[in-house]
Amino acid sequence: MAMGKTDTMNKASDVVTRRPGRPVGGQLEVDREQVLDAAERVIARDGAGASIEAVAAEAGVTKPIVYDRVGGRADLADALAERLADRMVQASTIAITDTPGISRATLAAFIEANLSVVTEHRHLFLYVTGGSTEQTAIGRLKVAERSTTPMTAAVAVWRTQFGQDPSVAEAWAFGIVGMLQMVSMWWLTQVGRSAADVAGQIADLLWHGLPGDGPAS
Amino acid sequence: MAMGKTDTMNKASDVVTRRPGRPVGGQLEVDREQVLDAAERVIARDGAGASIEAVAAEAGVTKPIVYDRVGGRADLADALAERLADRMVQASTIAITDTPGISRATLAAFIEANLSVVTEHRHLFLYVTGGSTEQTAIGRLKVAERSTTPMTAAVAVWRTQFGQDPSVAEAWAFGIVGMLQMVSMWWLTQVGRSAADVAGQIADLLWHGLPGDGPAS
DNA sequence: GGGCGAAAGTTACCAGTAGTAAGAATGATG
DNA sequence: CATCATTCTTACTACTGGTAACTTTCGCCC
Repeated sequence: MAMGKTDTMNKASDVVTRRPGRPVGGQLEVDREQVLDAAERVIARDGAGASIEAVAAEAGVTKPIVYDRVGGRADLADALAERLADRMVQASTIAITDTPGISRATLAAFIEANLSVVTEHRHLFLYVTGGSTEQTAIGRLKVAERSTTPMTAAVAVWRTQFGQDPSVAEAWAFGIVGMLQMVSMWWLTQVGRSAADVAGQIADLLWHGLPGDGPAS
Repeated sequence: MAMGKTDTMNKASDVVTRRPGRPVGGQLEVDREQVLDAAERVIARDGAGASIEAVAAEAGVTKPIVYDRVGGRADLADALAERLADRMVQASTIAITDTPGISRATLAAFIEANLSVVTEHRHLFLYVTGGSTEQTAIGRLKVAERSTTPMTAAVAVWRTQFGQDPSVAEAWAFGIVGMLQMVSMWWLTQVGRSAADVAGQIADLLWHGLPGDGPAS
């Protein structure tokens, strides 16, 4: 059922020149996930300026299908942002679970894991953080939110454990995510700078604070 | 010379219905600064989705003039970003010069000054940080750079003073600017949250680091 | 089995926008 | 006085996000 065509790959080579009406296969052809996959592919290939039409072509369908499956451009960016954020959370979690407690070293591993995801999905990162004018700058908050939600919880728990005020957690989480995003973008423009070095520097800042471990005021 | 018209205000009421050719006044009509002023006005009024044509209309000229004076959309965003960054640096500097040394209180004042500039120029902030797809995400780096340059220097000097490695300065500056940008954006969506509170929380993070002043690892 | 509405596509179109080429009027120069 | 350079407006192109209209097939009911 629904396996009418013989090719299992959903690449752009699906130039089947479909006729207008309801497809003869009876069922649908591509679902939301496949459209998102196609979007990631075309962004990785053509850069962050990918158009909806290009995504549709890559998915082997037409524009209205994209709008039906994932919604408009903002929804597409949101969905891709969630995917990217999930990948970051996952990579960070893996990098962190090595050591049980929280320490500066854990923090550095966390940051470096984020940087590595960014390099892996360079264009996608620029796409979702770039946005497309209008209120999509606000849309970047949704990217952030996906990352901040677990972080907020972690920070709140951690602070409570040590008898400190947990109400700072949300602001801190957004701040940290913003710091990571900007450092990532900056780092993308730096050639030959080690990710571990940058991660270590940022970890120092986040762990010891601006005065460092030396002369506090 | 060149004061042909009688009105000194360069508002949108300049619907002079100019004729095609070279203007009779002999000289030019509006320069780069006036176009940028018009752009700020139209963004403040109509939001971050302002078009080049709207800017041209507000400046009382036509599109090609805008392209001649400031360049394309990316250049416009860059120029406005520099203006905004300068205002932030200025406001921060003023807020800081009250107290001579650097302390957590100074830091909080610095952050709060930034937040206040953001609220004053809400739409402009969203315009320059929003960008317009493509590599304009990178363009946000230029916004940041304008802010980071003095900050980098300050951090480097400060670290050197205390015998610490100043090479972290650049990464730190970008990180801090990113943190501020994200916190600002998040704060814009929060109603009834005091700027001073948020500034204090972020200052705590940046000054004492994640472990707070209590239980370091 | 034939008609008929719902479903699921594609095509064709609209509105808006960044950016540019072409044209028109004026000043400057020989 | 004629010609060229300047400086603007108009008119246009290319493209994009988004949607309406049309087309074909499926499923159902009688």
